[in-house]
Amino acid sequence: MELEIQIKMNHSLFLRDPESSELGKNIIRNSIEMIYELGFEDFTFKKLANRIGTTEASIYRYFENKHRLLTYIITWFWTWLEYQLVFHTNNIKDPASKVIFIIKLLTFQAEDKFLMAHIDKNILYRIMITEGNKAYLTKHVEKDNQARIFKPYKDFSSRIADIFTAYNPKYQYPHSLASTLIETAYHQIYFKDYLPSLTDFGKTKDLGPLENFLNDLVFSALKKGAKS
Amino acid sequence: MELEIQIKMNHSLFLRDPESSELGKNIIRNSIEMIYELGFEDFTFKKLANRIGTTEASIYRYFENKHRLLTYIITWFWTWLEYQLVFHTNNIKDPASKVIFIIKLLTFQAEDKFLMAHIDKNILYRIMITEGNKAYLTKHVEKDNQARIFKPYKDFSSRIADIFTAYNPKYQYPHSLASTLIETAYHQIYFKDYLPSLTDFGKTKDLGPLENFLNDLVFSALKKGAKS
DNA sequence: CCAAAATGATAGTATTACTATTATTTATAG
DNA sequence: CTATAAATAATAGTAATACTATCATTTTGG
Repeated sequence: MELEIQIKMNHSLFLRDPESSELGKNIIRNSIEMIYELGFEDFTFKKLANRIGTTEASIYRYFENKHRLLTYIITWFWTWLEYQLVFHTNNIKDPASKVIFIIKLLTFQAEDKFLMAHIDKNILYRIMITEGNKAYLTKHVEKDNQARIFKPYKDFSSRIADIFTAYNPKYQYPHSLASTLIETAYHQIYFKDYLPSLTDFGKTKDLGPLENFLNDLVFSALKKGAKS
Repeated sequence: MELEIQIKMNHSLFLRDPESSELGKNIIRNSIEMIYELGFEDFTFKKLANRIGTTEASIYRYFENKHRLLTYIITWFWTWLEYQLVFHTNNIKDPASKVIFIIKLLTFQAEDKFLMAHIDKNILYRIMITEGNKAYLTKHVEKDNQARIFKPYKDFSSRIADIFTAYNPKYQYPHSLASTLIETAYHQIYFKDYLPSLTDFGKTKDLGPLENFLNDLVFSALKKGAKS
């Protein structure tokens, strides 16, 4: 059974809600594909407009600029991650099992219970890996943060931190460990694929070693905290 | 005693060596300041040319485009990090002490033995934190990698991995742990400053807790590997 | 079916990211 | 010290980007 969901997005991310029209959904679907194909730097509203048979002006009615659109996409993914986390760990009691699931989720090996007809999550996941950091590595982080744009990331990260705390209430850095785990998962996949000598995984498709590495990293950190 | 050094840069990073002229050094010094002030996205060769009283065309004789210039700067920093690492750990025998030094180095708390008259390393360090990832998060990573542009990063990371292996020869993921440590240090500082709820450090200037977190993370990972 | 909203068509601007050409200045070799 | 080469400055120009504005046409929802 799969659930059709609609993720509620922060209104300061868009000018007109892209979920509210066919054109809007086209913008999202095709921008995901084009950002994946061209990379964020070479992606433009003009190219997107040509592809979906509309005009730049029409796209600008939905999004202020291409960075906002990227942030919309990335934020959507963060929110989806949190949904997945909540849904899948709801019936798990053991915090350790929850942690193991989180790592499956971050390495995109968790079963997806949610449908979004116009979004290809595999491609979205690749965008997350390559472009995710660009959502917040800007001169306007603080302004964006005040507009609560990064709330989904913080919520997701904070839920992970809570699970770490449940596992070991004495561990001192649950929030930092959570954000480190998220960032590390994506970075290590990127490195594995493009700069493999920065990892111990070779250029293999198998995500097992990465999963292992992350499990070791997190559990050893959490256990050490327990002893001290 | 401080050593005046000249870092040898990969020739595919530039068209004309910026170290070879006053204008070149001006380009480097001022681009570092401007990227820090404006952020990489808003930084342009035109603005830089105006600032140093030259023309765009002259800057284009040194660098193909602004991304190459960023990569030059980031690469310089990676190389400098490796110099520092080698120099400072040369007379240390104990791998554990070396690891502790690495974390000091990554959190910019190590004493700097090397001088570079035209480079402000404090500002450079801030660029590293905010813009560092952008050097390789592009569609042309693979091409750049083939041109050996990321060699300094790999060398630095690999040296750290070797120290991890010296500490515990049985640890399975020294390279991934090394790149994770580097990336995590910068990310956590960024989060501390701009998205503090993603960390456990508050918005404090004190880097002690971060250092602690990183020490815990690395040593617990390395120790766990030893037992299993 | 009518009014309002959304979109399309078109045009236009400032800036960016370059390339090209020629004049002038600076460095260097004989 | 001068001739020559190399580097830089001055200027101009192009294609693309990142927008904004206007008005006609289509769609939609009460």
